[in-house]
Amino acid sequence: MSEEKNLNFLEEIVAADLEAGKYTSILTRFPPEPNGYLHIGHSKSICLNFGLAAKYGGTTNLRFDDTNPVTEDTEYVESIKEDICWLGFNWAQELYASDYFDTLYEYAVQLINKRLAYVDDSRSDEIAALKGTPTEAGKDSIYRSRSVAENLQLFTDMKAGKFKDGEKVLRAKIDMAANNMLMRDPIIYRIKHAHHHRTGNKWCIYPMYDFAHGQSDSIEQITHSVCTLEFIPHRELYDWFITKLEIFPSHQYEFARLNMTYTVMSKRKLLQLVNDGHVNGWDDPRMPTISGFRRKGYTAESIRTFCEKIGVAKRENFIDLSLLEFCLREDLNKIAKRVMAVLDPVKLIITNYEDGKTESLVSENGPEEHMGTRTLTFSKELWIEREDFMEVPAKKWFRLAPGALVRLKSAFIVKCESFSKDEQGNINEIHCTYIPESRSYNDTSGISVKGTIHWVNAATAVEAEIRLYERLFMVENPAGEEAELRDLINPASLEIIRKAYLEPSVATATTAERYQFIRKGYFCLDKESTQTKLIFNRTVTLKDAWSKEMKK
RNA sequence: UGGGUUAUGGUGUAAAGGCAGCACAACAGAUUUUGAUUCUGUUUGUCUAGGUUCGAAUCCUAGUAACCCAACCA
Repeated sequence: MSEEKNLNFLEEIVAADLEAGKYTSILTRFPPEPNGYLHIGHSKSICLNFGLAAKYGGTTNLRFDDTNPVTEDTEYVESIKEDICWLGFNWAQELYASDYFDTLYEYAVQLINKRLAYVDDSRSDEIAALKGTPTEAGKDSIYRSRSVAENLQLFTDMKAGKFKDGEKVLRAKIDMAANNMLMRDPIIYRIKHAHHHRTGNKWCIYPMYDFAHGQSDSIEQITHSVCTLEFIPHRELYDWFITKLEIFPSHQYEFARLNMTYTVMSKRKLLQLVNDGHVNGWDDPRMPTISGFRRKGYTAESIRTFCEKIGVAKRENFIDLSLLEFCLREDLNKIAKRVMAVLDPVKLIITNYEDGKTESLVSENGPEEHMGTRTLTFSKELWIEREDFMEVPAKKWFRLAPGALVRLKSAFIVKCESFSKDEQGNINEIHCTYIPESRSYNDTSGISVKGTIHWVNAATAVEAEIRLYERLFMVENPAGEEAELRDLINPASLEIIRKAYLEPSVATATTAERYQFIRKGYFCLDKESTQTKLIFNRTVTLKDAWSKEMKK
């Protein structure tokens, strides 16, 4: 087939390795640290790692990189697993770097025996000082020449808990003059008397990332270990450990992480938003976390499509949020059930409609035939959207205005005859006459109107709270600003409408369903919704050509 | 000032010496009982300067810019 072409660079590598017979099948891994919730940037990595394996007939392990007990927690483990499943991926094995602590310890002992590691008593700041700078070579620690026997004894004592945190570290003995700072005798084990979420109090020494990640890959026989660009300098060390330990040669490849407009992607900043109360938790719909997007009503399908469209390369990128929203709308347009909801209501009274009379009207649930129809109740008093009426119509306005005709969706054409205002001067009632012959799908009136607006029957309307979300940040690139994060937050990121009117069919909504409130956007039920109080989140607005027209 | 990585429209991403393509965005129009969807069209690009070649985004030389590296984080 001709789609052989257009592979991303990682697919090319995998295809070439398979072609050359280097591997008979491939194994990738997704290696999160359980110290925070997954965000949209992780989606790219998840889709990439799982997608790569799936495309070439391999499998993917989920491995938690849990080497730092002070920041990690099972709460994060659970949320990460849930998010990956929700995205639609299945891992071959659920593994933990902590599963390998015994092996890793043995590897460290091997290095000591090969005179390739030593225990250093220096303080943290002393080690940093001797490390030099990128342009200046480092200097050897005075502990660098300890004997194998002494190192072995000290490392055993470290493990046995004979020292306090920070008193000693185990370092690889490589080259203090290396251009690559990571090769200047990196620390591979440090003392932390801390409870680990899986190994409990068994250990008081923990391996550093560089001494755990590559070896974990090797133990699992990962063929292609894919990570982000900032780990490029680590690759030399990654390979060094594999070579010196003479273990299975996994290989590391790096791609550019996802950056997106109007969002922050660092776990530190996301944690800060949560801890400082700028949002209501990790799954706040304004968060770029997978759980936040899920709660807001995004579909897994749309996120997968997005990750497909953004591509994979090694150059820094800054993806426009509108691409994600495009993927979302594309999916929602296909699956969302159309209903009517009035978010900012104003009363519309049909003066020539009989008091107390009601009639049933059939409306389609969506553009696709298979979505079916439902029945709406029509009567003399309706709610319509306040913004669909203009006392003094703008140019090109084709909604309601004094004397203007408009169609009520799936119902009748009405003509505005008059309106009234309250003491504050706000319009509180619009009076119309309707044209009985203009009944939808059976219109014999011969009148055609340019505008169609949505409405809800006042007597049978259901009340609901609606949460309207806007982007969390006011600036395109919050991470690139000097200002504090909190000063960049959009004060209008959440607007709560306490009382909106929905057509009664929505009263039985579930969080699994997706709705389009006609002309207002896509919405879904929030998890905080109850039987007595319906709460809906706006997932995304519809594209709005009129608001653009207005800005001109 | 050391080392590493990357440069293609506004944003992404293809083109492996042979017509710079695709998507989003923007803009214009058609259709529309959602100012949605759908459809049609338009604008905008090979970091710079030299060189090789019939022909260069691609090869060579020299520059320039951006990002990463000096946590007992990952």
